[in-house]
Amino acid sequence: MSSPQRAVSLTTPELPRKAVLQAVGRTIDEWGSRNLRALPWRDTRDPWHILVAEVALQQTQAPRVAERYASLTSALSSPTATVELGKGGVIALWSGLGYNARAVRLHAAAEAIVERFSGVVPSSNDDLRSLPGIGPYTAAAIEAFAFERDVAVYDTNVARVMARAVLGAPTTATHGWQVVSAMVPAGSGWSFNQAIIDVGATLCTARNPQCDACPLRRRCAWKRSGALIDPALSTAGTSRPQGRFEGSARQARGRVVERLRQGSATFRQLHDVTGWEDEAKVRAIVVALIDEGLITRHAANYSLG
DNA sequence: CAATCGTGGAG
DNA sequence: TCTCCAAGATT
Repeated sequence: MSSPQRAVSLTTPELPRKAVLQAVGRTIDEWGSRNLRALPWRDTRDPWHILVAEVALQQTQAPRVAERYASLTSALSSPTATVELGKGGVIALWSGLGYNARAVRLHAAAEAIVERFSGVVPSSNDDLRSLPGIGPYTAAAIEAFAFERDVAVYDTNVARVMARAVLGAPTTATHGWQVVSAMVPAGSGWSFNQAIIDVGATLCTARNPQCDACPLRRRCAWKRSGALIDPALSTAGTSRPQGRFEGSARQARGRVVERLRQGSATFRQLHDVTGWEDEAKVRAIVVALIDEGLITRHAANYSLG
């Protein structure tokens, strides 16, 4: 007799009602129609230029990438041009952006596109994910922003909006993505995703959120609950706590690569720029940089690529 | 899965 | 000055 009503699983949190999510989605989209930031990659649908921008945007603030967008897309005008510039050229171009492995992967992605996709950026999620340096976020971003598909992007900004305004509780990347996926207004994937990212980046910020100006202030779950603790503190696995930078391997690696952007150098010169005493430790990071394809050695000289 | 991977601006 | 963290991906 006991007919199973509905399967409630502890590992599969329920989604808020679809109608509610759709209403929130339209509210965000409408706000975006009047408040989107003027960012250069929003004026194109060139899949390669958007791919370049999205890779540069990984863990790097939009205003910093915006300053570099023109020079990046000029030097990396197409997958073919990127391949021809060479890996070292792309790494050199990446100066100041951080996370130099992204330059290596961007060059590799260009090669893959030329070799496997005839130089045309693929549009399916699986094909995009098969490219070096293109993960869950970036693949969805290219689908939505270059091909205007109604998919949801899920980055640190969206994660905050989900945890705070929509759910009012900490969540996981998987669940948060399911929730936002149900919010995308049909036919408005491009504008909705741009809008929700901007809500997170300009209003629902990590620190000191501007709730008074938020289009969701009326229905914000966090605000309505009156909770003092921020639901977005340890949420979504989109942004992880970072170790101390001063004196770290990351700092020394960055100095080595930056030095090589000026031209080739000897080990002694690389050792000097690290500011480290222990030569063995410097040798270790140089070996690692070679293994990772960031630098090469010709006889006694090191260079990019 | 937790650690690793740069650099710079904001508070 | 110092801490936090930013349109994540990879191993």
